[in-house]
Amino acid sequence: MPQRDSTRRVTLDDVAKRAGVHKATVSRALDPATAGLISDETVRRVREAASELGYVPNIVARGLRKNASMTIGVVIPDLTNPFFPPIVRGIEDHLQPRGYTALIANTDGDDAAEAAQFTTLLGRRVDGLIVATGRHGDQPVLERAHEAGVRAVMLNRDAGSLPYPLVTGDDATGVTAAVEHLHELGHRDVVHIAGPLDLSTSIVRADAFRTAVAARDGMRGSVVEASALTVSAGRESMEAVLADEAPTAIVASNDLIALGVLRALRAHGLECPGDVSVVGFNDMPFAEDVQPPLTTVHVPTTEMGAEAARMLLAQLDGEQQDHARIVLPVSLVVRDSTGPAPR
Amino acid sequence: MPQRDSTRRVTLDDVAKRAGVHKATVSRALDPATAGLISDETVRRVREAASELGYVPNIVARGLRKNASMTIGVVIPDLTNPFFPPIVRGIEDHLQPRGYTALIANTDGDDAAEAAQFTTLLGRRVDGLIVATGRHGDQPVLERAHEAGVRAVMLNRDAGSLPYPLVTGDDATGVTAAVEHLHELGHRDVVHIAGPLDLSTSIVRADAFRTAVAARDGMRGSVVEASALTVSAGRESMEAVLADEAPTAIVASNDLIALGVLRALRAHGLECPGDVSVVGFNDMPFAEDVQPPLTTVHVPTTEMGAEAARMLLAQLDGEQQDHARIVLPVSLVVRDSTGPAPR
DNA sequence: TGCATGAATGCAATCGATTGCGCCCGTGTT
DNA sequence: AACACGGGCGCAATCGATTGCATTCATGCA
Repeated sequence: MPQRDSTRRVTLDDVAKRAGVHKATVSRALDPATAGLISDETVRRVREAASELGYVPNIVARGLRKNASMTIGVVIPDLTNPFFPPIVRGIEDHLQPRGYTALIANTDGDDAAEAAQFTTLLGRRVDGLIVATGRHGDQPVLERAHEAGVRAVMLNRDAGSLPYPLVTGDDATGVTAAVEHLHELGHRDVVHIAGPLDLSTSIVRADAFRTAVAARDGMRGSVVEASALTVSAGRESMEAVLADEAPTAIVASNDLIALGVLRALRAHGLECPGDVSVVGFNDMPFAEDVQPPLTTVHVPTTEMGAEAARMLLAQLDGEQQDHARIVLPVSLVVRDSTGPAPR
Repeated sequence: MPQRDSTRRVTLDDVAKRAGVHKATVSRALDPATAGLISDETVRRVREAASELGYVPNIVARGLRKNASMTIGVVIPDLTNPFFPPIVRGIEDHLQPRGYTALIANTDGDDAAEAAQFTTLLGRRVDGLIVATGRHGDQPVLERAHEAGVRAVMLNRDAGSLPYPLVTGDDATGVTAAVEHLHELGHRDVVHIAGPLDLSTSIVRADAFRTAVAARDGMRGSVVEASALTVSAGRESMEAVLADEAPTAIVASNDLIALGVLRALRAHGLECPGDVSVVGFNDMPFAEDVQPPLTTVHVPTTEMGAEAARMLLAQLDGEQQDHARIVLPVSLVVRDSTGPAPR
């Protein structure tokens, strides 16, 4: 018969009774760091009792006492954006073997939602935060975090004046490689469809685009700002571009925008890459399966997540890393969405 | 100057001191359910003190006392499988406003990993589990959960003899619609590339495929088992099929396998849908952007997640729902990967 | 005036672990 | 034989909340 109270689980005291010792002894016997204080014989008995009862320590209670919840908040805009799952897995796979658990919070780019999620995370006493929402400028939540003394690592966005370290891909180099690739293919009129320019990565990529174009012979480039990093926003921006310009190539701020561009081209009866070449950014999963297989800048998302987790835990261990900046290398992967410029 | 101990946060006692009352009074004043016990004036003072101090209740401590962690474990094979992020968001979006938080656990289809993740979740005293790993047959972890008295809801897999309720899409109807669609297009030789046949959904879909084919005039169908629900496994299976059969259409057990099929076709210089039509399953994000846009069975993944979360919370509220079965409707969405059978 | 009543609040136990401190006892030293 | 020492454990406080029960005090009623 199952226990009356279905949520009743085995506790230290249960193990202690069975082993005939005090629960303090059980606690010490089961912790490798303190097991040395206890006689071998007792340790053996305790271990045996614990495994017979199927004892699993209550991390929550331990956290209360130790003032460490062993949880990390991961703040992202939207898990269904294909950019994020690999990052989250990179984070989780690093945390799991170290006893930490990730709490995922989706903000949908909404200030109110972000604030609510942050309050939830505070209530759960997260030991640290990995923040991957790309907002630039005002960062009320980040400031709240800083005031509350919460450790954090930024992922793919800078922290403004806050001293939080940052893990990011080498956006500028990636954009430059894309422009260079298009230049070699003979493209001279290129448009960059940027993400919203209040995102730090959008700004970096747009700036890099302008610089790269200016540095190349006879190249002309303009920048259009999309309203969001989504397929539909990309499509709308591309429709606008087609209405008054005739670029032979597009550099999109991310792959979703690139997909929107491709849809707009199809709708206008234009060929890719025959009429217009398109370069994406991020190399999201299945970028090679789209129509046509997307030339894009590969970003090591899983590694970024793992690195952010690594840095955060190092910070929790007391490592000083104010304003640290980890830039991971990116690489252009050429597939079928880019081709020679039409004459 | 920030507090010395950076992790020190505002507690009930802090609020109590500032409001000049006992912490018990603060606790009651802040809980709408018990605020009626306290005088209006005191409630006002307490609320004011709490907000001045930026008090956020410690959910962990509360959970310890109330024996409810307010967390739900979500067990999936792999978050980077595009099928799962929408499910997880459906779950999280339902949980968040109700004060619950999801703990995501990836098992990678690995028994040892699954067991380890389960122990972690037990240690964190999850109030319930949503299990979406499709394993069939032995389910040691599920049985452990059942023994430990953990409530659970299955998602897209059955629970075998365990009484856990199940939320799933209407797989049989979806497969039947796919076969019907191909039949109408004139296809007579069809192969079903099934997922591993120890997954309950794979079995259901394969059975439905056989039944649907048998029911249609002159149709011949065979079933091939892929080693995993992945692009590469799908590709390998399709290579094998091409080596000794000549079907005009493929029904894939999910979209990833369908992508693998498409890659194999391309590698063999075959056109889709000119030479071979392909139907996927799940309508994963961006299925419409692949090459060619994929005809597939749309499954309401977000709703499935939300429904599973709803059922789990209802169960935690004491609702009896042994062996309940919620089947959500699916629909065939026809895009460009299917066309008339070649003659 | 005396006492029952009930509203408002305080006290202290409790949830499950960790940990500083002190007790007990066996051993070694002188 | 007396005592210091230290290994092995137990006691009890603690983390931050919740909650049954006790207490206080004002009010109403006889």
